[in-house]
Amino acid sequence: MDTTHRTTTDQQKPADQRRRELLEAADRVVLRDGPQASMNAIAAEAGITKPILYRHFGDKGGLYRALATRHTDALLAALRAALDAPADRRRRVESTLDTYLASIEAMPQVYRFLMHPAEEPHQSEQGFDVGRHSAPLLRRMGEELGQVIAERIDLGPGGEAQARIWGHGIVGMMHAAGDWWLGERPCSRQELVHALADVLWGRLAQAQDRPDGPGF
Amino acid sequence: MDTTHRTTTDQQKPADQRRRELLEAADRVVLRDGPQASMNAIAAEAGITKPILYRHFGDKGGLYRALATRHTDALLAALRAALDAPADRRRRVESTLDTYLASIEAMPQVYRFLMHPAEEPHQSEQGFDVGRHSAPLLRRMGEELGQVIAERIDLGPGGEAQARIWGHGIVGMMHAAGDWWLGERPCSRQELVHALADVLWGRLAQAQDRPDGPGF
DNA sequence: CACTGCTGTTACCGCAAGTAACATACCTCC
DNA sequence: GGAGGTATGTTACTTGCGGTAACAGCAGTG
Repeated sequence: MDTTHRTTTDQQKPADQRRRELLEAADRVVLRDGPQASMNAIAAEAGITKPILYRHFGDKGGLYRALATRHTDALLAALRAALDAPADRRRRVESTLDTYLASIEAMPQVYRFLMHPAEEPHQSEQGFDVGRHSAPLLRRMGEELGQVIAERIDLGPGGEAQARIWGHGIVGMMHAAGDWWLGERPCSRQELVHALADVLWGRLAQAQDRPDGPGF
Repeated sequence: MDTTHRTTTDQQKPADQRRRELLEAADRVVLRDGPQASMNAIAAEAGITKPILYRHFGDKGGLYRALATRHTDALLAALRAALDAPADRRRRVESTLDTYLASIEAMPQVYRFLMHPAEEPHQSEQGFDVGRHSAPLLRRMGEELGQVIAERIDLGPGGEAQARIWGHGIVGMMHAAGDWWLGERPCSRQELVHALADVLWGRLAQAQDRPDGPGF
């Protein structure tokens, strides 16, 4: 036996390469047809047939997870870079927001796919699994931002919990505003970035009520 | 002829009633099986067969849209009430956040369904239709909040645009934080509400850097 | 040579969306 | 009272997708 050794030396390289090729083909199809791309279409694009896809990725969810992980990793790397740039806090926040928005603006199809992954019907009785629908990308971004906040900002006792909440909340704000902006394009990217940073800087709390209204 | 008159007097009432019955049956199934409930299952629950559902709602997307509209309207009404309560701004923000979180906490299945509606493949060539995946509920909440902010708070020139951005952003923050919280339950609802209101009140901007880190 | 493990295929199953085509009751108008 | 339109309901079908046998060729190894 010792198949492990042999496979790692002889077969693993071509297998991994094949897997990458399949992922790239899947990428092309998903970018063209959207997340509802069929396994048949992906297999055809790769020049093969369905069962091979299933041998490599298990099921459709597996393939989509592999695809999503690639893109998510790339986006997270870009965001980390913006978050680590040497500048004051406001600039860094704006730069991170802008990096995110520029990414989704440049590749809306990828973005759409990442936010809407796989939908495995999967009737495994996991009871209340609320939250699975939200893309893993959002969770990962939220966790990372929460960690960054907890590491760098002094929030006193209970600060880690607060930081995680803020991480998820701020990421959600970025996501929802970006999603809406990408669909309607009501303003420039700069304006959007500025407005979002403003709300994080407390302008909602500081602004005056309108003279005639009851205030917000 | 004059079928219009007849239908409005004789047929419309039973037709509407039937439609409501069908929607309630669909509701039960969706709440039990999740958004992937099949049309057959819904028809069976209603005691009829598939084609009737299609005559009433067109396609699965139509049924799901009708269902979503009902729940969305209910949630929006609750939020409007919280937003209109007589209290200072901070209290009102907290009360609105709490209303939302209490709702999704009380009916996670409904929430899950609303955030993940129907997935109509719909290959109509609408080009970049990014953003459709995000539930209409989020858009409606964002628009309404933006309007409320624009009405009640004086943001100077360009304030309406800013208010809309804030509306969608804040709703997104609420949604993402709530989604994460509902899945992991890392803290009490009160704590979550407080932390989210805090970030809107600029605590992220005001907090001190940790002594050893480069700050956020 | 037989054996193992990988690649690939065709052909099938099950299931869900959606659609005829047909049957039946009611109500209206002549 | 009979003709016709309209809503109600049915069974039976098509299409398409996810997923799975079952089988076939082709390497390297004892």
